[in-house]
Amino acid sequence: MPGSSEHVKPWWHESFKSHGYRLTAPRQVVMNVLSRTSDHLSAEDVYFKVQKVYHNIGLTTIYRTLELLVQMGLASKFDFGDGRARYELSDGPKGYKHHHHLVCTNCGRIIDYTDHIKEEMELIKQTEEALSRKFNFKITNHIIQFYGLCSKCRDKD
Amino acid sequence: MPGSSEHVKPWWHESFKSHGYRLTAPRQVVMNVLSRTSDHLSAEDVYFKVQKVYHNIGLTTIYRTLELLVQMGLASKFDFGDGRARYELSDGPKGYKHHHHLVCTNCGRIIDYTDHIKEEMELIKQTEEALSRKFNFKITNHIIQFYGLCSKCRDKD
DNA sequence: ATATCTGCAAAGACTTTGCATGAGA
DNA sequence: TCTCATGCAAAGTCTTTGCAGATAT
Repeated sequence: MPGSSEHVKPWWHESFKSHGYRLTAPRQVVMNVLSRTSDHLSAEDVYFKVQKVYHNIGLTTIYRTLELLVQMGLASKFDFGDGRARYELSDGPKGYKHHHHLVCTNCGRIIDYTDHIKEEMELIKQTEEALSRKFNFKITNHIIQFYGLCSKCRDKD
Repeated sequence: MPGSSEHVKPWWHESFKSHGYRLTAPRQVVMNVLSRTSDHLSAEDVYFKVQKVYHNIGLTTIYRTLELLVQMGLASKFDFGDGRARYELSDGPKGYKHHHHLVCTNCGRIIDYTDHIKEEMELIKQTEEALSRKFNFKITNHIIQFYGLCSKCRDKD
């Protein structure tokens, strides 16, 4: 399977270099962890997953790395109202699908959806352009989240 | 000016009663503070404003009251990425306009916009209905925020 | 070689909890 | 009256900072 080997430089190496950041072991492991999940991991979640591979990791480094990734645009940071930040890779060259979130306010379950993205993205694009013009704002990002009760919690009523 | 007197029962009294909550002085002052601003106040912001009128207020009560308001649907809680929650009244019988937010990631400035709300709301309604059906989710709320650089911060580059 | 990066410990910031007192209905 | 609400102090969480030793380039 050409192209899928672990020995090929990961696509994000160039991002680090161009930003002048070093390709350290902790950073690479964090990127691998994020690449291999579709969950919305908290810093602590990432910490535990990284620890399995890189035992001497510190939580501080996780926080610093995640901040770095967000700042470079490789990752996105979300708040789902449970008091801790959550992270996931942004849509990058690997073709991660852009999606929005459905959050259960009762149990915290998070559902990603990509179904209505097309229409949404069209409108969002228009809105971003209009807002950009009106407020002279350079929009780089957006967050769209729906809150409510998931099927399980709904049935409990 | 009939109807605008302070002696008329505020519209939200009924909400408290129907939820079985008492109409205490701190709660009324918090509601008044929120009614009189269009800012996005943190708990501490509310605390200082309330303190001008009700000197013996405690920050704890502010937190508890705000949580109550959110839970009753009178207020909405937002996170703009600066590590503290912010609150504002929801669209209620007083006709607060539903709006979305533009957040400057550099200086933290927040702009409310209502311009493109019509088209957005239409699509959002459709999306909510479709998601609701597909995931058997009872959607009660949504958050839409655009992030970027405001005019001032943009010019500094 | 040397400017970055890391891990640990400690500090910081926001929010929640426990409990005795006080106040609405 | 009697349950609910408040204020204070303390505790709890998540996140950031300081600094000496380790590491990538």
